[in-house]
Amino acid sequence: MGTRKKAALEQFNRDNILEAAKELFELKGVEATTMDDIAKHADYSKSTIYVYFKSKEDIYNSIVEDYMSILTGEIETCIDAETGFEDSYYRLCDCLVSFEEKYPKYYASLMGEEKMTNSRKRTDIINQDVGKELRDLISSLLEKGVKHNVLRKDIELQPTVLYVWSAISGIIQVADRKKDILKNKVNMDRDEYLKYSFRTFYESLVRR
Amino acid sequence: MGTRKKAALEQFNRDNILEAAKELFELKGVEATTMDDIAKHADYSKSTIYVYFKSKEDIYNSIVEDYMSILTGEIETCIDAETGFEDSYYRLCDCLVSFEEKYPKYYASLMGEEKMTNSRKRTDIINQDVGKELRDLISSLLEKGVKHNVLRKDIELQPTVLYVWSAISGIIQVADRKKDILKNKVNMDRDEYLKYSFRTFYESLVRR
DNA sequence: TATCTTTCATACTTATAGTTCGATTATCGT
DNA sequence: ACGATAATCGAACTATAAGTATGAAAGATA
Repeated sequence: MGTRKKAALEQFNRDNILEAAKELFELKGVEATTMDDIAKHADYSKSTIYVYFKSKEDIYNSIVEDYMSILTGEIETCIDAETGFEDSYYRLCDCLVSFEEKYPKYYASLMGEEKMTNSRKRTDIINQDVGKELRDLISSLLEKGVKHNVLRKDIELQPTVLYVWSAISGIIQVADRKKDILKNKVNMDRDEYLKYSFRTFYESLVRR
Repeated sequence: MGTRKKAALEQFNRDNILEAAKELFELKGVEATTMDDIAKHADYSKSTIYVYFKSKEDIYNSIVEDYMSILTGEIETCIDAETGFEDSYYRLCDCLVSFEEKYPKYYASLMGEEKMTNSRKRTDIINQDVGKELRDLISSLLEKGVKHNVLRKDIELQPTVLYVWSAISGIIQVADRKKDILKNKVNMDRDEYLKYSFRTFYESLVRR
C-alpha cells in the first residue's frame, strides 16, 4: 500500500475512534466510558484501539485539542478587526459561556484544569500548552484596547492575558457549579449573574 | 458503656482515622492512598474503617471540612473590625494564597471543584454547601466597603460575593497551574503576578 | 504463493474500592 | 466472676476496568 493511502487510512481510523469516544463521553461521561465501550461503539477490537492510542487519557487529550480548535474558531469568527474593544470583550465572554453550556465536560480541561478526572496511573503526559491559542486571542483583544486607548494606562499586557483568562474562567465555572446558591442566595439566574460579573470585571481593565 | 464515653470514643476513633488519612493524602496524594493504607497507618482493620466512614470519599470530604475551618479561622484572625476595606481585601487574598501554598491538594475542593478526583462509583453525596463560611467572610468584607463608602455605587452585594470568590480563586489556581507560562511568557514570578492581579482586580470593586 | 501488515477475539494480569462473615476481644451489668 | 452485648479484627471475596499478550484470521504486496 502506498504510504499516502496508508497514512490516510490511519487518520480515518483514528478519527473514527475519536468520534465514537466523543459520543460516549458526552452520553455517559468520561469516567463511565470504558475502553471496551469505545471499542465496541467504534467497531474495532480493543487491541486495535491500543494500536492507535496508548491510553484512555491519550484519547481524551486528543478530543480536548479538537474542542479547543472549535472554541478558538468560534471566537475568531465573532471578533474581527471591525469590532471595538468593548464589544470584542463581551463577545469573547459570550463565546466562552456558550461553549461551557454546550460542552461542560470539556470546559474545565480547556481552562487548564488537571487533564483527566481520575487515572490511578499518573501517566504524566507532557502537559503541552493547551491554552496557547486562547491566550493569543486574549492578547490581541488587549492590544485592540491599547490601540483604541481604552485600557487603563497601568495595564501590562502579558500578565493581564493570564489575569483575564483566569478570572473569566473562574467566574464561568462557579456560575455553573453554584447554581443553587445563585438561585437561593443571590436570587439571580445564571445569565443575569454572568452579565453582571463580566460588566463589573470590565471595570478593572478600562479607564473611567 | 455510658453513652457519653461511647460517643467520645467514637469521636476519638474517627479523629484517629482522619488524622492518618490526612497524613497519607499529604504524603502520597489522595488517589495513591488506598483504604488498606489508611487502615494500616491508623492501626485499625479495614472493616473498622468502614464502620466509621462509608467510603473513601466520605473520609476525604470530612478532611476538606476540617481544612475549611482552618482556612476561615486564619482569615478571621487577620481581618478584624479595625482593618480598613482595602487592607482586609489584600489580607483575604494573602490568606487564600498561603493556604493554597500549604494545601494545594485541598484548595480546589474548597473552591468548589468537584469533590474527589476520581471515583467510578459516583456516590453523589449531597453536595452540601462547603463554601458558606467563606462566602460569609467575603460578604462582611464587602459590607465594610459599603460602610466606608469605597465600593462603587453600582455594586450589588450578593452577586459580588460570588464574583469576588470566583475571580480570586480562578486567579490563584491559574497562577499555580501555569507556572511555566508565567515564567516563560509573562516573565514574572508567582508572587509578583498575584500581587499585580489582585491590585488590578481591586479596581473593579472600588470608586476611582 | 510466500510474506508482511493489520485487525480480531479472547483470555490474562493487576489494582483497588467496597463487602461479608465468622472469630476474637473488650466492656458491662449483675 | 459470668454471661451477654458490642466493637474489632482478619481474611477471603466481588466487581470493575485498564492495559497486555497471544495466536489466529484476513488482507494487502510483490
